[in-house]
Amino acid sequence: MNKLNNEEKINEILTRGVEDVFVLESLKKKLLSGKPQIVKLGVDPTGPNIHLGRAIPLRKLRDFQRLGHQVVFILGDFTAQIGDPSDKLGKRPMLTKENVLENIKNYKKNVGKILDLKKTKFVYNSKWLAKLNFREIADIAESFTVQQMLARRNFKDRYEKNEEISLREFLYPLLQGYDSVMVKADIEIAGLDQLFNLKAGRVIQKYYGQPEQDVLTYQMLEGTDGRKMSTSWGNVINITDEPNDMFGKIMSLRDELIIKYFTLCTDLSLVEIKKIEQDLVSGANPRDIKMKLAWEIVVMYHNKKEADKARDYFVSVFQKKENPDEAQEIKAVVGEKLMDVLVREKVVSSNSDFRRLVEGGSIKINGEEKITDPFFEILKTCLVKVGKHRFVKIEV
RNA sequence: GCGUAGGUGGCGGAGUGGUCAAUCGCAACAGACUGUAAAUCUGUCGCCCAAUGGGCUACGCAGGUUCAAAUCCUGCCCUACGCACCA
Repeated sequence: MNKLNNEEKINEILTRGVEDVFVLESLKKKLLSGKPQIVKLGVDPTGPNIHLGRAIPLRKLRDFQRLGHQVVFILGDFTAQIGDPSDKLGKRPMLTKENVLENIKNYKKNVGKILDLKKTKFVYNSKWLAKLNFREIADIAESFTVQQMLARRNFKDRYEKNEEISLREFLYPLLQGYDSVMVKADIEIAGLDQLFNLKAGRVIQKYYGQPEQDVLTYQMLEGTDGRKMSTSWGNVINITDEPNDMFGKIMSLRDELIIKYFTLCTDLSLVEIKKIEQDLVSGANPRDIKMKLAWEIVVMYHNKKEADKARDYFVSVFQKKENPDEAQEIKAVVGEKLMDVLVREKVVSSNSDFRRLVEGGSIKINGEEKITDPFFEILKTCLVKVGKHRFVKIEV
């Protein structure tokens, strides 16, 4: 069986979670041709973690991979240092080489949770970018005009507001485009915010006499607070999060995001997702559906056993408000003040913080008794609950 | 280089001699409500103190004036914008 031109799969690749394809007809033709294509994804390791938002292109890449296409994963060790202006309203700082290498360390391993590493070609873009001499850079720069650059939304806005735009930022899309030339990309995928850079790839490929890549942009994913998932917002769900944590974060998503998450972050078929959508419309409890979502995702990045455990934990601790079986364990001495112990172990940030929590009735011993005395002394082993999520077992 | 504006708590942004640990918004944390949430409402949100109060450290950095400084003066550092340079 020739997987390459499986039309059904191809259609799903081209639509599921996809924001836009440029040029759709051309890409479709390429895929239906049955010839393996070079699919490029470039990632600048500006942080060490992969969160569910960043996992989307990896999952898309995996789909291409399963169809038999060649995935080229560009580790932007060089471009990360230059700094992509795409998702920033202001200027980005340049990272040092050390920052970047540090970030890359565990990156590949985590990519392996999604992609088949054996079939993935990894390349560092410093391999060619670091070698460019000025003559060559000037040559690349010739392919673009200032007008084209200024047409870009976030440059245009900043320009009109008289805000600073450095020339370095103009260079970034050129470098990303040059990457496409170097790997001879047929297809490049990235988030919608990258549209300009993706198209720059086409311009530069053409300039170098190559066929232009088609570009596929995927939808941006909202994080736990409803804003775009981004490490700097602190609203991320990382694929390396512990099962309980991952499960809990997914449960705390607002209901409106359920279907989007199923579509972008799970492997459920579109038919199944459609059915879930109908269930929701006809009044199924979104909580239960969200539990399924959380379970599916935890299975994906951990395993079934862990996912079951995380679900049981959630049901017992948050739904039934029971005490968890497991909790961080802390040793203490009989007669020691709870405040001192919790501050020492950094469960609370300061004595003042602890007092405030006590005043707010947020600290409970063994599930029931609220503490009202800030100088509560520990007399025997007990389970302390701080707020809703933090549990600490204190042993004497 | 010249000029102008400015540097305040995690962020944005008030405050221009005492009533300022600093209005307000966001974020965060907690409580209520709920279907776990979200939304909403309430409270907290520098640190320390057995405390309806007291102390300490903070408003770019270093000095100074004053009984008293985030607020005034001097020097320094930094940022943005404008001008100059580019014919």
